[in-house]
Amino acid sequence: MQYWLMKSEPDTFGIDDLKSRGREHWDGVRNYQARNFMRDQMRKGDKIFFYHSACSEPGIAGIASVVKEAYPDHTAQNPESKYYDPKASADDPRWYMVDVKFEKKLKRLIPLGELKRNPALEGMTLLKKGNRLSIMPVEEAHWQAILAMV
DNA sequence: GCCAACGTTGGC
DNA sequence: GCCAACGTTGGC
Repeated sequence: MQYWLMKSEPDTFGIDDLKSRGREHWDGVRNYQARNFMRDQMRKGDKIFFYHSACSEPGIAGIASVVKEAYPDHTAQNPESKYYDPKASADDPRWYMVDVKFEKKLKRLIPLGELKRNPALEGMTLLKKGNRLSIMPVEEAHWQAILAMV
């Protein structure tokens, strides 16, 4: 089993939205590195930190898990969608998504600032300068260290 | 709203 | 294949 971190903007779709929906497809990923992680490495049962980005309180808000492995992101083929990509087609879907399920909300949101100050998290991808990846693997030691901060 | 860092596009 | 221009992300 592998651990992940996925970013989402709470103004659009936050941990409370996932909680009320129970399960959701992770559409709209339009970055090759993030796509490759989903398509090639994400497996059913993998655990995910749900991260709130681009908001007043960035940080880790909860936990989700993978319930369906990668399949074509149909929003790429829908001209009405804001995620529409004219280069995507049924033959070559280009973009993929997984389905995730709500596991739990952390008792408190772990702010980015605290993550940065925790020496146990040194080297974590999320904390690297200029990192803009919306999906990234998390080392087990980092996963555990973050759970210990709750 | 600003801006640094990064990814992508497209001309050459 | 290079690289400038552009668009986006995301913290502050």
